[in-house]
Amino acid sequence: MKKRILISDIAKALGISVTTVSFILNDKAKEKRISEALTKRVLDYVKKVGYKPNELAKSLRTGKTKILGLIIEDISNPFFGNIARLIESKVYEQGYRIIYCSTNNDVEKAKELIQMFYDRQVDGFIITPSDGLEDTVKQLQQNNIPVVLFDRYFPSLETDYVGADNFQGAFDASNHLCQQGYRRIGFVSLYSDQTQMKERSDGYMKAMDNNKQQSFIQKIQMDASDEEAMESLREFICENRLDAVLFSTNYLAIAGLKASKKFNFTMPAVIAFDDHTVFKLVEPSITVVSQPIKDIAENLINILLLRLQGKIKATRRMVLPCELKVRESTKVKVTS
Amino acid sequence: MKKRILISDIAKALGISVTTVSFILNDKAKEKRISEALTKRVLDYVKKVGYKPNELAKSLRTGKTKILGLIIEDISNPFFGNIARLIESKVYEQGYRIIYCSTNNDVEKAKELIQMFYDRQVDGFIITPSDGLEDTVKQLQQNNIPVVLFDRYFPSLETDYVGADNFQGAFDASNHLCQQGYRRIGFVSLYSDQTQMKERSDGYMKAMDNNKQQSFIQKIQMDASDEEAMESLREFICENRLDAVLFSTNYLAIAGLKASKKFNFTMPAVIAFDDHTVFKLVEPSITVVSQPIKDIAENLINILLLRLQGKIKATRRMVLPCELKVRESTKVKVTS
DNA sequence: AAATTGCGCTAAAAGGTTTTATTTACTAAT
DNA sequence: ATTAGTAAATAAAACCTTTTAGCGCAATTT
Repeated sequence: MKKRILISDIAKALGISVTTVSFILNDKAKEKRISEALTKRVLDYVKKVGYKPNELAKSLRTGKTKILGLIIEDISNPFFGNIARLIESKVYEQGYRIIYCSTNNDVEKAKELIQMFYDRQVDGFIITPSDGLEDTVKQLQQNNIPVVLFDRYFPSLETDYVGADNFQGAFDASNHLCQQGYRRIGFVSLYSDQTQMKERSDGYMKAMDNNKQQSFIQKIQMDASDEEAMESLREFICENRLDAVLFSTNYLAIAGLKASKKFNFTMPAVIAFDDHTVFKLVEPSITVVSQPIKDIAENLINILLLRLQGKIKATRRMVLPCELKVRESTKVKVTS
Repeated sequence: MKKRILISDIAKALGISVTTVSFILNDKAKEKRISEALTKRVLDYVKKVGYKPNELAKSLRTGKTKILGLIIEDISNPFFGNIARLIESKVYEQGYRIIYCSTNNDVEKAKELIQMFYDRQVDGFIITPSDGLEDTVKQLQQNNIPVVLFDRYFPSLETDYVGADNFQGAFDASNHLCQQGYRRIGFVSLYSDQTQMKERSDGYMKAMDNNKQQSFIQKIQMDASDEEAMESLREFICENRLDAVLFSTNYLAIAGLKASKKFNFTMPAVIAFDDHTVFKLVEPSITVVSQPIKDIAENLINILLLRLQGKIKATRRMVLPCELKVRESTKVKVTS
């Protein structure tokens, strides 16, 4: 157990002051007019002994921790897992670390987590906000903590936000179904006020209206068990004799597939929002509305970093286009 | 922006010393013989003004950060994602936080990450070690940092470890295939020296030997692209006219399924190591060797926490049983 | 000649805790 | 009346940085 080397050890060894070393290490040599010779001497010595500053002491002094809080819905959902992975490697390059937690859409847990991260003085937040988190986010803003929301936002709150064009995605998907000749097209969503759900729902409705089609909408409880969801879906699809369904999330579509397997009914044409490995492998493969995950992650980080550097003041809302990936589940044309 | 309240503010407000407040807040009132009356007065006041100690200052002083480093292969793989989620919520209850990163099996990245976390003074590590990480782990141990490995370990290094019984899992799976009447049973693995792969391979071989069957083994490069893997698998399965395959990881099995779809060959009987949503939904559904994820997560945390509290000295290696979940892919009996 | 500026560097404060070593005010015992 | 002992609290050091304010001197400007 060798002792950690300190900045004071360096100063002592070189016969100079701690201040000077600190300036040099923080790239302020020029600004503080430290001679080039000394700068080099210090840098060389630091490299030689492999000095690493104590990040805690640094953070205590500067008030910056170089840690970002990531509050997401569920790390085990590949959509969020992938975003997390991309975010993680992006910020890593910039010297930031991520500390994360899943909320599972539980407001109270989310509040607690945010408070906890705040107490730990994270420098900024990336949050998928659950219903009811508006005030908490507002407080963060009032305390001057940068926050970027993603996947959904609060219409009444001016916040940075990055998300997909849910309306267009759902609209295109629904239109595609109409063009393929389907006539009884259902939409499966959640009992939730989250914006992304509302937008997807609106996109579906608009497309139905444009095509002079009926709307069939089924909402599922957010806390419904797998069984309950499957039962609702079976009923919705079978009793309405739907010939196509647009699912507003990947896990709802998966529940649908499970239901069709369990209750042994044939699945109508299907489109899911958000891709998933399952959809490529199932027979027939499932058409999806795919969110630009990489773009979303990159923009989230960019905006957050700009905020941290104080380089932007106006709030930014970025809406990125979705892509319809047509697969087998909607290829069989039904001519009416 | 209201100012944070400090311990000194409390001391001042109550006309006592900072030391006393600190003792009381750290449950040392008894030990330090602070009067009950004062203790209560302080506690009440603290609650009233909602004082939260500055964790950074605390960490700087004590050397403990209450943060654990989680070094994982790939957060976007549901197996690891699920473990991460379970770990996260477990340690959360104990007042610890998780800071994580994915290595994608890249040793250099892993080393860098561990160094970084070490510099940030995490209190302990949970690591899925990639090949070549042995020395780094050893160094951590020498520096008295608790480390628990999982999923795999280093035979030559005494470390705490939690993992599944890979040998038994693979053995049972292979035996099951034999009992179902399959005769040309292949095993797909990775070019890797990781213990879990070796154990699974051994389990398969032992079962083949016991049943007087030939062995067919195909290894894939760890850094192979999806395309390359698919091509190798097609060749392996088709040219050897295999009637059953045991895949040593879930993503290899998925690559197999993709290959069969792409190259349009019928998949033989299949068993995958580690479950995945895909396997329940695909037609036919895939039999899997399922690891006890919850048990693994719980034991990882328990051991790490005990270590952190200095309550154990001997290293612990926990091996937990796997469960064979028989599904359709191996149910159709082939009578020879 | 006096005042200002520039240079190269540094002493000391600040950031907010925990913990060690001590003090103070008593009571009980010699 | 002194000593010893104890209960209750505290002053100050320690943890390791960054940053503010400034020093002493030489050169330049007024």
